Amino acid sequence: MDNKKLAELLFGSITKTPEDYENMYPKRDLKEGAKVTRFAPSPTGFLHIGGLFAAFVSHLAAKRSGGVFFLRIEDTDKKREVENGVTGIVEGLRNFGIEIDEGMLTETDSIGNYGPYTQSMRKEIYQTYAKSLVEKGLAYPCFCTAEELDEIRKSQEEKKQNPGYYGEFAKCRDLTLEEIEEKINAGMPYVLRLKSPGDEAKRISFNDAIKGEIEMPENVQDIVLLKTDGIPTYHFAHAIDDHLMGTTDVIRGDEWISSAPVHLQLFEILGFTAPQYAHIAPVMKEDEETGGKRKLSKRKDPEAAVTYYHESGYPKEAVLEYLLTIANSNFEEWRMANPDSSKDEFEFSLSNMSKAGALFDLMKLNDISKNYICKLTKEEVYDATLSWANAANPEFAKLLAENKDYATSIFGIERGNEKPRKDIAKWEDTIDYCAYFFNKPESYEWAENIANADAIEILETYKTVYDKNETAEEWFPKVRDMAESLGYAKAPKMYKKDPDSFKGHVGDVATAIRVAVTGRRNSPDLYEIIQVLGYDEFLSRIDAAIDNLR
RNA sequence: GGCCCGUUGGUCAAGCGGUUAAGACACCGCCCUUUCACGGCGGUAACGGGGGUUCGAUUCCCCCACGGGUCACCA
Repeated sequence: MDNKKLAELLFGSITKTPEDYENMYPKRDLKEGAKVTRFAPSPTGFLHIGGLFAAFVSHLAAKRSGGVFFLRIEDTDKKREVENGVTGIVEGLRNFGIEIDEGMLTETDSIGNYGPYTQSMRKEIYQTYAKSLVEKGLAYPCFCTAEELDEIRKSQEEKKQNPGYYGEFAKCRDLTLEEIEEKINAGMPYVLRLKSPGDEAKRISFNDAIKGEIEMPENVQDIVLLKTDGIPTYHFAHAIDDHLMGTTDVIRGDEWISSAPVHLQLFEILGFTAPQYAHIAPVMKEDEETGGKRKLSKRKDPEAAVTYYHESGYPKEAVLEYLLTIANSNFEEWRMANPDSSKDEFEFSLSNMSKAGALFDLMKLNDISKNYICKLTKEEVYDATLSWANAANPEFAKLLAENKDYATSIFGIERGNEKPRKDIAKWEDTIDYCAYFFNKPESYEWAENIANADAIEILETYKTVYDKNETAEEWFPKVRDMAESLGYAKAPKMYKKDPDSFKGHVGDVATAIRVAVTGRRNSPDLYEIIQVLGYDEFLSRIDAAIDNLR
């Protein structure tokens, strides 16, 4: 077989050589040890939390080493493609603060010198390398139809042989040049297959940055390199792209481990040095049906999509910190020791990553998020809430925008104390948090142990006792005195000791006022709430509450 | 089924031959307290099973079980 001739027959229009591309994409000028990583999703428009996790980890690894992080779009499967699919990915990353050094910026624009960063635009590159493989006798055209392949597989299954296109089953391996020419002239479609030099009996091993040493049988499958339409499969594109783009560390989901032998073989026969692989475990979810774990599913779990976090209003810092705790569990410890440091100062390491998939824990995310939000200033909370609401809840956004000072002072309640409240885990929570400030209570959670008549008495009296000029320090003692004068214990402990001598205790009195003002039995500091509400509003709420009690 | 990977409390997880087997979230109790939250203190709760190796195994080896992944002209 004249491989040269076959190569010309198959790729006559290709004039460049691999060397041309090697020259077009020179090595990056980076310092020793700098990592080049990438995120390479399909343009489905959907960014999975697992994808964000992988991108985040890759980004971190690159940044920590003073390297480069880029975004490549793997659009080699036209069936999966979605209109404007790149935008969803790019926005998803941007919303969580993951900035790229190179790669796709929008559907069509990109930055960087190692492009194109969209695989559909690199067809000629792949074909050039494919041609060189044919020339070396390492690839050949295969005319088998889907039906034929199916038959092969079925018979293999019956005979309990390993399924696939390899060795003796690779019918098209031994086609003569004449036969090939004939089929091509007859217009038969074909794919280009790897002529795998692998040996079933041999094993290869590689060191995964996360999983450690992995040993597997060599690849013997004549996998498809170029599909019928001339577009490469993932495997082939991965080898070419990551070589040309200078990726040093391929960080990807561990569902790829099983094809690592294929990839290693490809790098080998192409004469490329293989990247360092790091296979990360998927983000899991508890499955109610089976009680087990399963991957977070795009269809079943709303929290699988990163848009969920953005739309609920989780601050990106909180999501990232949560992801960091999953990635490197010692981050939590570090965070406790360095409560005010930026998470970027944490020394992330790939080898500290868990080998097994972590269950996604919304509770933990909430906790991290609350801790983050409780440290913000009221202005920061206002700004973040507003920008969240602008996209997610225009009505609420309008309310906030029109009442900036008022809203800001609401967020300022008990903020900045040494023990700040942790009411807000996500900006969505602010709607309820603010609710009674913008609207008078529609209903009241009156306490059962205080009769309406007594509550009225408390409120009527309090109206006359409250002084709009009193300080926080003066405020509560006055409530206490009033409680006593109305027959309530000054302190809960007094009441507990001798319940028969009192109508209740000062807590009951405060609760009555609280419910009158907010409608709820639970709220932040009452004094501050009344301050924010203003004296007139306070009075009118007391009156409305009295009406409600009557 | 073959080939890989994994398995410490409800969850995330330290541990890397000798520990009272950390810590965080969640849960429960107590304290603080005008409610709620916060905070403080305390508590329940774990090495999948069986064989080895060893003076000694959560840790090393083997087998099994379970869970996950993969076996496409999808990534």
